[in-house]
Amino acid sequence: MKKTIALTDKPVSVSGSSAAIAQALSLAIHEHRIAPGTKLGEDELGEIYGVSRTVVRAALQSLSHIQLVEMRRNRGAFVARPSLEEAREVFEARELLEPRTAFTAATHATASDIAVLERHIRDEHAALDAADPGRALYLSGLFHNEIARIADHSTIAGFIEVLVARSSLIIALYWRRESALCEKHAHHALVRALAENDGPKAQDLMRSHLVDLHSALDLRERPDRAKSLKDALRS
Amino acid sequence: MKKTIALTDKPVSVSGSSAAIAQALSLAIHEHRIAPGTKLGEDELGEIYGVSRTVVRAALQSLSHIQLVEMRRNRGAFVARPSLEEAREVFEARELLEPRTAFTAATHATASDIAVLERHIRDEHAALDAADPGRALYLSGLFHNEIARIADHSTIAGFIEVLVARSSLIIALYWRRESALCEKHAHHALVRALAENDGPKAQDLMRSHLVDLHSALDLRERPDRAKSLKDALRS
DNA sequence: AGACACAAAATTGTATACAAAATCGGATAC
DNA sequence: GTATCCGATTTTGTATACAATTTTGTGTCT
Repeated sequence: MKKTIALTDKPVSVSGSSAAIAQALSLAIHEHRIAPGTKLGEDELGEIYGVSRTVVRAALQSLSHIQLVEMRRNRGAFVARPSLEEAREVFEARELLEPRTAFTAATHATASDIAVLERHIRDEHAALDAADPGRALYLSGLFHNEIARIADHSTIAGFIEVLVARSSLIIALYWRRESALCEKHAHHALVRALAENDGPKAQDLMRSHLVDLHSALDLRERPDRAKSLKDALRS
Repeated sequence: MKKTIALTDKPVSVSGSSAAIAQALSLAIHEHRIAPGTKLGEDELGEIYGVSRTVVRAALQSLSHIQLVEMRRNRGAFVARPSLEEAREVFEARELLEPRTAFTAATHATASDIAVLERHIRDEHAALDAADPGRALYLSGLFHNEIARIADHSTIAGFIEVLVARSSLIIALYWRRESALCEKHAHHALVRALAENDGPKAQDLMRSHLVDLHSALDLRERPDRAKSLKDALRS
């Protein structure tokens, strides 16, 4: 039963550092190569990356702190499965933090900042063209982090990074297939507002972008998974 | 050179869990029994708490994630020393998050919530009377965390907890002695607004309370510590 | 005396070993 | 056939051992 996790494409450039392993795992989760709920065994990961459990544990603890993985005592680490309530909270928090941050970013943005953002958008489109939606989603998250970085407020940027990370899990769980809406326009318009140093416009675009994202999720109350499973398999 | 840290009064009720050690250390930092910049040696802490370095390391990593301690590779763990810039960021973030949270808390607050808050205020006064300003500061922080908890938004509550924790370090470093202002009134008025479910008033009181706190700090640019040390000892 | 080089000590980083707990499997009882 | 119990296996929690790095102290040279 040596089931391996799909982590082979990024075999960790410099080994040793637990940060590198956390980064690799984080990327795999962001790109939806590892599904929410997946067990992350310490021995398994240690063998994959060629390090001892000590290092793996440090990486998992670091990921559990940003709530990308959940560690249950004596049970192990699992990719987190945010609840509906948590999903709502995450988007509420984003709608509180990010518009303001976009405003600040607009007043700070330099030409090179704009170039970086445009590069992100290009990469994102390339990933979509390459039929790699997971990577596109990851890059889309990076776009938001980059704006926070431009706003030059590392504390809030850190919060946004956590929220974006959890959003990736939420999208994996609650994305509504019907909504085929692509956010190309939103990101592009945002970059334009930033390039023009138009704070209010950037703030407004960010707000509506987040509302769009939020409403593309299916966050309706639904029967508890455990209950429905038990009920479904009883008859 | 077996210098022990002042941690003896809370000798860790349940040993074993690294969370208990992180909690004890966090409390000691909050209460200003350990100063910013203090080295936290792994062996030293392990001996104090009677556990191996493995457990101590986990606790330190957990504290480093919330930026209460800074871990430098191959150098060890130190109680964090937030810079002036970080201090400004923390209070900016608080002024963004907490008024809104107070508003929400006011709409959610029940009688038992109010009772808990009033108990916090009483404890805080008791600590002040007992000439234990460190503990009073800690309880004052708990007051803010409690309001976030009442608002029933665990994600934002988590952020506020981090910000309150860092605020404790900031106050240790930048508190202006001249400002003897005590926040008794602010907290009491806030509780009253919450008890009356007056959201706008709670929001406003929280905002001005944070502004007061912020302005009681000395965040003026001052000569860099390292430079001043080098210069001061040169002549 | 001051600067430099190098060895000794102390401290952190990582791997391994062992203990404790949970999971899995099969056997038994009903 | 279903449920329960109990041992074997696997997995996590913690301690210890060793390697790598930094820090400290000493001696030498200028």
